[in-house]
Amino acid sequence: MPNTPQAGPPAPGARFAQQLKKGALEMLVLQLLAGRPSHGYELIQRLRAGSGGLLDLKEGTLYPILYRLEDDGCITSAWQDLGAGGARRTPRKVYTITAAGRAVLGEEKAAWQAFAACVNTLCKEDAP
Amino acid sequence: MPNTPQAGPPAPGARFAQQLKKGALEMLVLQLLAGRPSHGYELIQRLRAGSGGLLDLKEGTLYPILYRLEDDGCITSAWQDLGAGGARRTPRKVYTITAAGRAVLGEEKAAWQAFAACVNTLCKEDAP
DNA sequence: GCTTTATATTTAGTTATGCTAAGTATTATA
DNA sequence: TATAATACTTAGCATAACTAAATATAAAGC
Repeated sequence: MPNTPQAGPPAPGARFAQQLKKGALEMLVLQLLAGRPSHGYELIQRLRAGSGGLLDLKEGTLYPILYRLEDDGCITSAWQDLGAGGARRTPRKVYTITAAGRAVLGEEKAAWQAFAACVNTLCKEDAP
Repeated sequence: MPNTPQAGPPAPGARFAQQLKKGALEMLVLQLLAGRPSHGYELIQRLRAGSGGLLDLKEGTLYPILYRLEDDGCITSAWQDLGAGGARRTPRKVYTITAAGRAVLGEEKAAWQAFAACVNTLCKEDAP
């Protein structure tokens, strides 16, 4: 296996962008599901498309978020009915936001806005 | 020791706000030091005041960030000269941002703005 | 029929980073 | 000489995103 791309630590910029996601991803998944129910794979595509490629989640990132949200009662899941004679597809689990999930989403959006406003303020003003 | 306040897991809202900080704190510390050099304890106060209390770091949170930034060459540190006959204080280490640190800060601010814009867009539009 | 590709879910193990909590040390004040 | 305020250090934990691989079905090409 010649020329294996050197693993090493990620570039500073990449590591920073990665850390920024923490916490916000959960809110964004809830936000997408508030629009309409989706299965996991579709959520990855919607997130990638809706963010201009900035949020390109791997399965190993998204599914644990979904399981956590389901454990917390924020979403429910159901295996999609594949129908009897219709066009068959690989089985997929469809996630739907609950009333509790919508409440949590509201809180998280408020917290996000407060946090973002705070960061933007600190980034603009001169050394207080 | 009666009535020890039950530790338990933090409230959902608290956990969310906590996670949001990840990654952004490093940028904010650099931003404060870009304004003027400070020692650790002062940075905690500046952050708390500048954020309206939202960012209330413990020493155990800030100092590891400073050590990391120094290891990366983004800041330098020097024990403050306490002077010979002046008003004596407890020894303090003053941190100063480097040219490399200013460059990193610029990248991180750009990454933050891109990320925040992306999140805000996703939070507004209807299910794409 | 067999292989490849795209779709789709699951899970094991690693890493990064903020947290709690405690310890060390100096100076000023009572 | 206690006590509090200041100031830095460090050990160990929790969370959450990451890498990477395993599993499985259906469609398309040969």
